[in-house]
Amino acid sequence: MRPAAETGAGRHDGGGAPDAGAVARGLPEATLERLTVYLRVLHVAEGEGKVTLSSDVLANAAGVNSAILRKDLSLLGGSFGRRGVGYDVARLAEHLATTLGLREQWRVAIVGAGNLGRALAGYAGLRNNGFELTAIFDMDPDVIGNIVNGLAVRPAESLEAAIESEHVNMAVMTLPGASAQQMCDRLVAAGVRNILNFAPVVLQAPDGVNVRKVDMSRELQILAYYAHQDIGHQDAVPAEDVGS
Amino acid sequence: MRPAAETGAGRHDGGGAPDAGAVARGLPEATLERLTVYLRVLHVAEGEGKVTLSSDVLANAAGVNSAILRKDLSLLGGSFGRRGVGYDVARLAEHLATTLGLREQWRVAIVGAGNLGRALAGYAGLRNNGFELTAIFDMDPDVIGNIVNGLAVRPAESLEAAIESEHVNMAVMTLPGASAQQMCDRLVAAGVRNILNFAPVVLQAPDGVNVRKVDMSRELQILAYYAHQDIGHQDAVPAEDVGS
DNA sequence: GGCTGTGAACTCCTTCACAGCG
DNA sequence: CGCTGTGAAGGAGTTCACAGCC
Repeated sequence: MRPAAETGAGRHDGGGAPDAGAVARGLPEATLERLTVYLRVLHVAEGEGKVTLSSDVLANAAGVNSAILRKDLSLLGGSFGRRGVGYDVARLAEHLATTLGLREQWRVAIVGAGNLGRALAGYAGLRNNGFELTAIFDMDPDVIGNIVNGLAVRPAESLEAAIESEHVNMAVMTLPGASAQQMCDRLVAAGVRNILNFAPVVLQAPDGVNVRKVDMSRELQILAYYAHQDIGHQDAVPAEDVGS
Repeated sequence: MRPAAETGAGRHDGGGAPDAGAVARGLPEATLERLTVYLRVLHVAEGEGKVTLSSDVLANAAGVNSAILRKDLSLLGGSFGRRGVGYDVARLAEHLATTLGLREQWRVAIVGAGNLGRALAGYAGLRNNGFELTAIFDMDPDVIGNIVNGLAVRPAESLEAAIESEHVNMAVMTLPGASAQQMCDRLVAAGVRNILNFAPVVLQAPDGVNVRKVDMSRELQILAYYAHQDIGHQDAVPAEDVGS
């Protein structure tokens, strides 16, 4: 009855036997977020010619403690470090990339060629690591046909056809909240099962569709919360609670 | 010794007395993220003329279950619902906004007037709820002086002076990874303690500085992970685990 | 001795289930 | 009766601490 609604929906967990070498399946969200950071750090280290890295160094660069780094890697299965030495940078990077599914081919469409859509189209993260930007859509006749990052903006009407012909399997939604749900429905109907939503709405999508959300407002508001707290009790807390 | 490095750093927790009516302090991250969603849903409901909402309806619209909605609200302190009726939309929205610190005045600077910076400058989330965009900076002479959303882009050299004169207390970093850490250091030195980072690097910031990160690459990669998993065992899992 | 890999303890978050008010 | 508010149970994720290999 209840649709998936946002945040890493779809297939995880599984609840299978808590068996021996549990293979890289159903990794916790928190671990996944960190894996992406490790991968980035490893790429930088690779570029600097580093061959091995200790968990301490890697963890520091990633902004986490080394215990959790080691635990995260242990969840992946196999052994990727040498005791007394550290991790082989290239090997670990390759394994992380494979685990994350970056050795698949991800054909991405951007839905909404406004400022944000155009900005993201130029973003390097969309042109590396298995991701390829293959189509951009918009509803505005003034925008359709414009060239964005080498791609002509297509009319929203052609969404279904283009998804099929371009084998799009991932969508980034950068459109106004008002049209987001409707476009999401069309994407899903057209077979797209992976959606990254930048529109400020909670998308309802059927089970089996992975939806994630990026939300600047949310981040600003959380920042405001912490900042507000800081103001409330400048510096050291006076040990007593303030009441109202 | 270890700096704060990303993600809701700064002052939370406190560890104070686990006393009675624990006032809206040190709310868990997960709760904060949901509060921002509730607030958005409430605003929509308000616009539709709704006066009260049950936890069930609100939770559904927010994409969570009602138990956690009620638990979240209970963490805020006071009672905001009427049993048998539901929540007063306006009153709850106001309380959430206050709790999140949105009744403070947040003066935001965007650092980096590239595509992304300009796109965010026009984003409504930066012009509501206590946030006010007050300055935009860039290093590129060709960009400096351009008008973005009614503001002239200022040279990066004037960062410190402008932060002081404009009373900037929050920064959004939309610049290349290569210059992000250095700019972050300058922001911190200039007294900014709240930073939202869009650059693809792990920022190191001293304790007491709140840093949050938005990362499209991360989201795409996590999406790829789930999608990859889905491919591995199409549709329903056959109840037995597949091994390799 | 250095550093990984991991059980076990711990802490935090979520879900359950129901008491209690309207 | 309906729906909130919350203690208690349960499940997840993190940290500790150390055994085990290099």
